[in-house]
Amino acid sequence: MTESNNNPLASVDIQRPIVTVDVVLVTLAGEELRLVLQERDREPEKGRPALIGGYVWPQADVDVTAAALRILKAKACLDGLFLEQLMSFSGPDRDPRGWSVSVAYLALVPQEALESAARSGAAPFHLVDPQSPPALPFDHNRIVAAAMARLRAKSAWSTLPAFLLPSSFSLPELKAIYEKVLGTPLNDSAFRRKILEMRLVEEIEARSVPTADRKRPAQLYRLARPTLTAFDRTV
Amino acid sequence: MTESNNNPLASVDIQRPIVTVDVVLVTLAGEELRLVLQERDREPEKGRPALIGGYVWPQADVDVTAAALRILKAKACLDGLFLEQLMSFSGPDRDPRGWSVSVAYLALVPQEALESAARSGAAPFHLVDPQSPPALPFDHNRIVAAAMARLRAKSAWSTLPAFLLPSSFSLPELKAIYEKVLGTPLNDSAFRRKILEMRLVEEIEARSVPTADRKRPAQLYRLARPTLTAFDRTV
DNA sequence: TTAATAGTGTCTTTTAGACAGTATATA
DNA sequence: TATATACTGTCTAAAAGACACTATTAA
Repeated sequence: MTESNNNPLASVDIQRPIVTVDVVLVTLAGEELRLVLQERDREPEKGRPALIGGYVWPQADVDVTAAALRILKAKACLDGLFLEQLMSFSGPDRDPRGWSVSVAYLALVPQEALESAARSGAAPFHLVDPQSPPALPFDHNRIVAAAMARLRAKSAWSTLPAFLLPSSFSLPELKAIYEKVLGTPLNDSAFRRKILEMRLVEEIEARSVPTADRKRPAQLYRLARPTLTAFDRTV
Repeated sequence: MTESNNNPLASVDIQRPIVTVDVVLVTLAGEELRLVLQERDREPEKGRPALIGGYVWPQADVDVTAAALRILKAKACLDGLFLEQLMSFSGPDRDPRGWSVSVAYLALVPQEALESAARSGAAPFHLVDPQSPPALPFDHNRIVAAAMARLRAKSAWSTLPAFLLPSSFSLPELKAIYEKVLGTPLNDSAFRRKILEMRLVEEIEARSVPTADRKRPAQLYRLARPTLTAFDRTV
């Protein structure tokens, strides 16, 4: 577990950092963006709501992303959602167990998938405002801030927000989620023009069901490509 | 060095991964972008040109970025350059020493600073084409590809390419480096309009020195803000 | 029919590109 | 003066925004 090396502390062997994964899980609850937390199931900070995370298991995981997927499935009963590596956070003090590296991920889950996970026995979810979350353990507030910045920025030039919606959605719904994530109103005809002309979505043979206050049913669409698609820019 | 846990392999304690840093160092040599490699100074792959990297030292480094800065200084005599964390690469096979996580960084260095580092005793640099580098050890080709994609994408909407230039530069030089990084010609008057109207640069009291084929001296500028500045988008 | 959202058409504004033309240096 | 690059001005094209107007549903 150690490497001999030209260490600044001379004869001391190199200690390996703790390596963990933390997932900033974001969903849409009703009309609002929500950050999904779970109570920690062990020390330190046992019982406190925190990002969904855990150790990387070299014996079990083929890479850190596999660890994130494994942890999401084990702790939140979630599978097949949008997952993107953000960056790593590290240091001697961010975790009381010692010098640690946490590889942070952004994950998006549609409301229905989260509700289904809750019903299938996941530990309870705490939904909080991701723009002003409560004080979280470790450096989780910093990780959330970085994740939300990435979500906001990337949403301006990619199909990212669509991964907060079910697989079929109307253009008014899509526009609403873009506005929610970007925090700014969008021009309706320009939005439709862009989304349709770039062929980011394709019509499906269905319309939304009208409700009391959503009178006219809307044409439903699905993403033309099931993966994240960039427009305007390329990253 | 181990954690007890609800490990899938039951009674086996968790091994900690090796944690390293790899820096994709890019410079401008003459008119061309160049990836800067150094020969590895120890096994494995001793003597082979590779990314500049090394172990994270929990005893010495306050975080992984500090490790990257320490390693750049120790191995390449480089200091004060643009450094941005890319993402982590991980897995059981990428390093023969065992399951490892490498936190990759993109670093940009002006040609003059690299030449000065070479003169001040850094181990020799190997400069190669970053778009089609030779076969590199470990998963370094993959890391280079990710770094170049980030450089290209981010250059379209930020002052990133300016960090490949000395602190003062002319607009023709700035335009040339954008074109080199983006791989596409830019409209001259539109480029000047954008850069000047957004006040990304400010005039300094100097002009470039004319040479045989650069007849008219150009006004010199410096970045209005010494840090990376985004335009159009925000990330 | 009314009300409320869905969707379209078109004019205006903004921004980027094309490109001619002027300015300033060397030789 | 010839020439090569630096720089400016202006027309055109493309994209985004504003907004009126039509369409379709429930009640």
